[in-house]
Amino acid sequence: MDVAESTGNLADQLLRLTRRLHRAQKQYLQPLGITPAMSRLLRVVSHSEEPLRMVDLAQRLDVVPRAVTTLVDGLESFGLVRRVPDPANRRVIRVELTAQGRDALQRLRDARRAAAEDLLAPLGPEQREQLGELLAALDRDPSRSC
Amino acid sequence: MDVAESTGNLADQLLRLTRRLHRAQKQYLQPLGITPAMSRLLRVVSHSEEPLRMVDLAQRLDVVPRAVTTLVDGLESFGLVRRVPDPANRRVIRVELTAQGRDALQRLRDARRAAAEDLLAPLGPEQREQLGELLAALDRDPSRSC
DNA sequence: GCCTCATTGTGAGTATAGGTAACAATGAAC
DNA sequence: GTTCATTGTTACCTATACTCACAATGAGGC
Repeated sequence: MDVAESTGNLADQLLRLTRRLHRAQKQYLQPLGITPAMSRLLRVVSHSEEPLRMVDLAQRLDVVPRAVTTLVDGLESFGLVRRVPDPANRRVIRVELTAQGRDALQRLRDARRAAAEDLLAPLGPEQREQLGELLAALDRDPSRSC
Repeated sequence: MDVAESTGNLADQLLRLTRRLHRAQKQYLQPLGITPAMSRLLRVVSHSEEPLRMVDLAQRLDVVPRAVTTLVDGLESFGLVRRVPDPANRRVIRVELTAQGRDALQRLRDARRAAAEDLLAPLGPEQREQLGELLAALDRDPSRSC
């Protein structure tokens, strides 16, 4: 098979997988009442030592700051996160998890793992390890934790 | 490493990849004036022998028929596809590519391949083959061509 | 001090993607 | 020939993320 053609095929497979993962994610998040974008934000918040600023969240989620405002509005209305002012800089708002938010995050992780287990069922342990290595090689910049 | 934990890590990696591919897809489609959803529809149309019905498109794209109406509206306004009535069943509308649509599809394939080449740069030929096999194993149902 | 400029978050509006509910036109089955 | 299923669409809603504009605040030069 021609190199260009095989690259095209790989692109097709990746796009199909992307689509499938997107649908699966929506499925397993639905019962939790959390949207995929909120789920990403919660994970970024939980991965950080200190409460992040809105602008940091935007950078790590790779979206414009305005998008973060909407997401935090939603999560705050659900009681999962809290906006706290920064004493050192009155422009800044920091976002931290509430106790409810930590609970939700745990349920979210469990649901994600169950969904992944289902998706990965066709692969044996050594194939999963292979896949993990390939994905790590593809991901040159692991700083974005979304 | 614990089995559940490694599954969770794989899930994380897959979600990051999903996100990244989604952004990359939007990037390379932008100059073509085609949205990702339109691109999927064009590919499904092009993969079929005969012109498909709206309801077939919905099934292959895994969306509700109503979503197909909007997409075909857009593509038709761009002159890339054409709605044709079905003589055998007057409820049915079939969607076929125009000559412009075939051109667009070719540019789209080229752009996708270039983007894939960029994304896959960190992988050598044998790693790409491995990845292709793993993705094929994951994709139990290749009937959905979106 | 004060003037300018950069940073930070958000209101207002838009586009894309998709979903539900209701419906008219048509075909199929009894 | 009446009832029921299929097909596409009108009308509306949600989620995601964008641009633009703007007010509040901080930082630097003078």
